[in-house]
Amino acid sequence: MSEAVADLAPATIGVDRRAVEEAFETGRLKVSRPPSRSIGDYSIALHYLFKLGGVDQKDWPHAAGRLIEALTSSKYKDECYVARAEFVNGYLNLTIDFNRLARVVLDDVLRGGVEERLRSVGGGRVVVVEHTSANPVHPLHVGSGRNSVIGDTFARLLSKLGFRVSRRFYVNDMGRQVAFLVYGVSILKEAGVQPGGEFKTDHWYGIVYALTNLLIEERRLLREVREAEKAYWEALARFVEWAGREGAVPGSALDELRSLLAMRSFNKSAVKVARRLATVLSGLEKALANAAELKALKDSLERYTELSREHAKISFLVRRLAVRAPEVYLALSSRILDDRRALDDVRKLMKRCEEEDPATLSLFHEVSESVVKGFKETLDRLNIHFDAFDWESSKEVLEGAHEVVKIVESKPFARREAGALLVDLDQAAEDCGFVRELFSPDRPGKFIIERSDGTTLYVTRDVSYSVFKFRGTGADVVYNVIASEQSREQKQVKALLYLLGYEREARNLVHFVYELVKLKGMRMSGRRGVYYTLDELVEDYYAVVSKVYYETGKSRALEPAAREDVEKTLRELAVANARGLLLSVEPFKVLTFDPSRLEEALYGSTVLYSYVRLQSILRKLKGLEPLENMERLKAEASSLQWGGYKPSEVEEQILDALAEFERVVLSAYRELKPNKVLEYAMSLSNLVNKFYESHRVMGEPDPEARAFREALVVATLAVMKELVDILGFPHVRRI
RNA sequence: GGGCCCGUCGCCUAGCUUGGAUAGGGCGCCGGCCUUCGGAGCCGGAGGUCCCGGGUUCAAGUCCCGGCGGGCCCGCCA
Repeated sequence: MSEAVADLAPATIGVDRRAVEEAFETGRLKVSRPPSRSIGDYSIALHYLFKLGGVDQKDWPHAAGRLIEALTSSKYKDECYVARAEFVNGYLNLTIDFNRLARVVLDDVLRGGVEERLRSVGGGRVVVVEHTSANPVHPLHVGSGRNSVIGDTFARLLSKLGFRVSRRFYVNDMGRQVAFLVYGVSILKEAGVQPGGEFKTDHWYGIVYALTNLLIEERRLLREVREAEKAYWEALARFVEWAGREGAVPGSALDELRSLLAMRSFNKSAVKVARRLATVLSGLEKALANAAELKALKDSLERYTELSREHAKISFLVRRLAVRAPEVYLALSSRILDDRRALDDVRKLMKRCEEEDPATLSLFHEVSESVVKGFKETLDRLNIHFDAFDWESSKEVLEGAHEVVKIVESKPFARREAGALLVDLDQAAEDCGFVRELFSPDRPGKFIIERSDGTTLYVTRDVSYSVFKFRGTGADVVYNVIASEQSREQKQVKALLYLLGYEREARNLVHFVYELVKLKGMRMSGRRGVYYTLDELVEDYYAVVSKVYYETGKSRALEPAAREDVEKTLRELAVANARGLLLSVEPFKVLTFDPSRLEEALYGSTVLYSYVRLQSILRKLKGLEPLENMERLKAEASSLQWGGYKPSEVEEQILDALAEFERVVLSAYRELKPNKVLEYAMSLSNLVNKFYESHRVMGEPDPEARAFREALVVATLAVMKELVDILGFPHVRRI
């Protein structure tokens, strides 16, 4: 179309051909959608052309008339399937001959043209997608679930585009978090408490991890509360003494303060006294405005109140978990008595781990592996699979990390500070544009890659792992699906790679940023054992989907034998809905949702239901199982003829949508927005539902209409199948 | 203090890269249809200062500048 305008504009509007082409290339001119279908199918805003050609506004209609005249009498009328062209205040509106367009669009899908073009994008090149990579200390929650779904969908998209995709999970089995878990586990081992029990392994470890953290924190707070309590009694005693001496406080208030102070011997009433005291003191506020004595008492009172409130909160969380796993609680709470000693033990563990002590490493590895086993079950259920789990504690990564240190040591941008090896990127940036631009407009800053005790840090190991991801797999591009909070670390890795001479790798390491998940009415924290797990999400969706299913009354004809199939299908719908929800928002936007309102986000159901409808049409029409016979269906459909059949409005919209498929997939890939595929699948599904409501295929008397619809349904199903593949939804056949 | 990201009906979201007409869709709400090619469907309705203020332009949700609000990051943590 743009070519047609470029060709015809010189003679009709008086604009140079080259200028028009340029306008299309730069986007000053473009073919777009008019606001309403009744206006036309496509439109081009000609204002810019008129301006270029110096056409006065009152002459617009004439010039446009000449353009339309030329357009409709040229070869372009046919080539662009123009049925009608009109000019309305500045816009050239085009109506498309869908009968002719249909042939092209449908054949493109049915004969595999679209598929082939998409596959040629990757052309067999290897890419790595690292995703999920959650710390193996508690089950995957919906936050990590978002990472998994985005990562897996993107990986599926890449493989549709002809890339050879290696999906990798980086297991962070070193470091503080795992050390806490290992500490808890070792206590339980001594106490003879077995892992798992009635819990899924990762859920059990999650409780152990949280309880270990919480108990240590609780002991610390208890200690601090006691100190604060002592301090405030003393402050009160001093205040009373002072007030009595100075007579600064009315007698009645002083009496009350004295009686409160007397309560000290009844140890337990400290909280009540504090509350009462606060009221009495606020009554004295005016009279004693700036007295230092009052302020001192108030401060110590405040500190006590705050600490005891915090302590109560932690105790509540401890009790919550204690009820769920009593034997774990009993064992841990009887052994974790002093927070300082416990922390010291954890530190020792961590140190031994970082020093790469074999026995400690294997203990860490063993615990992580159990948790990862739970991850795998969760992810398998969601159709998410990996080509490899790469361990941070592996020889490759650790040796590589030491190698990195050794090389960096001799570089001018590195120096020792108090024994630790520091990388000064500010300095490196001075003569490295890559690093400068990477952080711009921020300053690159500095960071440590080796502690003074000779152990490496997370970033160091990540650099080593990045090298492995490229060199070990032969990848051209590596995508790291990692939360936005790690942006800085990711830049540091890229910068260091570049500075170490891995320039290609640095340029082709893509941080695929996604934002966190927030729940209405819950602040998730793995350390405190407060989270909404991915397993629960699927379970909750299962409940929602079952409710909808059984409420429609469809179940009444259900025979016992069919029951199992139904359960399976409902599970599949639950999976699709969970994936749909987590994919529904653009990756770099915070995803907020309310777990009690899952029934409002049924993307999976909507898409799969339309998918099933298309299948059922063809199953009935052709007497075969559609998904198993796609090639045959496509071949047959591509030879169908429908003469001059004029598609209905809905049919036109479906054709439009099918023609969009390729563009959508490509932009989802280029813009790192796999959610676009879901968005598109939803709109196609809605169109399918409309079509299904008002059009017959089998019952259609007109053979041309029937032929057209068969071809349309087959092509739509073919596209839907691709979509369901990319989205990782189960290929449901019946609901 | 500095940097990054986000702000569109009650809620969620598309459109912003490349400016173009009446800002598209979903949930929920209200009112009507649906028993089919296997019942999560269809039609209609209400609901919008596109965060605010300037600027550029024939034209701004879109571009530029300045604010405001929310999230995140600036460790010998991971």
